[in-house]
Amino acid sequence: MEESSLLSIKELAKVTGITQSTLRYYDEIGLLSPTLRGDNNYRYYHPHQIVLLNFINVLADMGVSLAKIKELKTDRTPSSILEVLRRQEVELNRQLREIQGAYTIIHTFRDNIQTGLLARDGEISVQDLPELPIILGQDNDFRNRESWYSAFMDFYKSAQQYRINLRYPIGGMHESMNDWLREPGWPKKYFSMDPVGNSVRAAGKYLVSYHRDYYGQFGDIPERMEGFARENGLQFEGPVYNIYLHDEICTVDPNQYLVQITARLKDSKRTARRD
Amino acid sequence: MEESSLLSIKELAKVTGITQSTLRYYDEIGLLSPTLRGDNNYRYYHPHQIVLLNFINVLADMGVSLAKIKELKTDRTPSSILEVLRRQEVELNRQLREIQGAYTIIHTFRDNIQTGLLARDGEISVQDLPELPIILGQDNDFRNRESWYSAFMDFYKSAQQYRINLRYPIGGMHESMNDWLREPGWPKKYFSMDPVGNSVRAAGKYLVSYHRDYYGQFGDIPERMEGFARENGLQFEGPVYNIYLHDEICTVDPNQYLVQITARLKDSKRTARRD
DNA sequence: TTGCTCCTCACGTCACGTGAGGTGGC
DNA sequence: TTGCTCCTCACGTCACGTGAGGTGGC
Repeated sequence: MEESSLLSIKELAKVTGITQSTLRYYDEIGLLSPTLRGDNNYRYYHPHQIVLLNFINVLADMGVSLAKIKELKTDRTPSSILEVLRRQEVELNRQLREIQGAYTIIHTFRDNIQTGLLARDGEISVQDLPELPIILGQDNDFRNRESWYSAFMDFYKSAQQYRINLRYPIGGMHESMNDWLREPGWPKKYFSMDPVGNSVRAAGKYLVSYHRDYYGQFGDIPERMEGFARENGLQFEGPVYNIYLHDEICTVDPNQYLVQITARLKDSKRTARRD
Repeated sequence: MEESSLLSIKELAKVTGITQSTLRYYDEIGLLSPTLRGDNNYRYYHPHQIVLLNFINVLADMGVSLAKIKELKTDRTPSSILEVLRRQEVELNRQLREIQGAYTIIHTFRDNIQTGLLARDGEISVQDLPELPIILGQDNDFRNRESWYSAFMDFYKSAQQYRINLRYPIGGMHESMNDWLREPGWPKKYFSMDPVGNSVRAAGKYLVSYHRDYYGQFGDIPERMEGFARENGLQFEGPVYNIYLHDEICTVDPNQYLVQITARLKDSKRTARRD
């Protein structure tokens, strides 16, 4: 084989898309060395090495370490490579699920923030909400009330046990409007907005309101919601869910957090129709 | 806020799954610093930082650099974060496609190697093959015949132009059995086994054979295939495809590469039925 | 005194990228 | 002489991990 049919480092780099720097590094660590060194000490590669380099690249891109690839290469056999590819298929499936998970997390946050951007502070309205899957935590322990953080922390700590994904936005649930009015800062349970959901915020009519304030602070919203219900002949029935659409993640000023309050309403018309 | 409701570095590490070392690093680069340093110089974190840390982790896991996250955090607003999340959704879609691409590449290699493991060297048989999508390169230039590498290299070089994915296994096509018999080492075209496929190896009856040798060497397989056809009243019609099931990727000894030859047969019965 | 948690500082790691300074053939 | 490709060597980078040696309260 004459040098004329070999590739210079530049040609190999161009044809495979691997940089010259990376090729020199691969040579240095003994992962892929040129078949020949010219009189001028230039590296010359055999065209077959394109195939090998492309395969190395496939594995490297998937996150296999160069040490592992090198080890694999030294005593490769069809069955050893087959075994690696089998494992990599499993690994790719894992990565796929991870990315899909990241996607739903991102999407949930995006949805929340966007809803917050469209909301008017202090607005109160009746809305027909679709079912929202959530994962409910355990009942909060209210005995130690020196700080609400203890309950919040308990939720985070127990979450690991119950495999609750804490990367989703977190919300608070009160069992009834009366409970929320009595102790607005003390939710009965916290929940994660994980779409896997062991529970749901049921579909139906809700009195929805938005308020900009620090955690657990609701200003005059409670009275105003009650007033709105009285004036419009609405009755509360079922839980109240609070979701911080804008929190420390997208807001610097702690007094500008935006909470969405959704209080379940008795849906007289619909139950009437159904009965 | 008393220290009692703050978290030690150990507690924060446990609740978020981030190592203490990483938390100290985040403090060092100013990405996430504790709200308080104790008299003993211990780091104490506010429970809210769990939320922020989890969000940082979501972005970091997706490949956003810590510098970018820090920059993002310093002047975060709902709309700036929204914009980032929008871009990240696009990025995740890209990653998803990439992983799916890697999956089909891995799968194609695995299929080839496995087929090779089940094949018996020198075996000749008639097989009904399903359609196989491929991407065909241009006609090889046979004028410069001092080395077949030049044609091989031309394929690789032109591939970039035509956006042929070279990470898939590569095969060679001859236009007819006669062409292959005349010049077995000089395929008319090379092809990539990319399932996207601008072409196909058509479904139908093929005379299939396996041979273990160096590239372009076929031993007595050509005569034996002809003999087999003669004895069994078979007629060749259409192209011959050669695929190296075992090549340098999984074989150290270059004389042990395993080629699969698939030569299209005239399918008299089927055409008779169809006419 | 022993255990435990925490601290800082320095150095290592992985897979390269980026010059700086030099060569060698047209 | 100028341009071009290639070389080696040293150092930087990113996001940490890993000790080593020390503190401070029960």
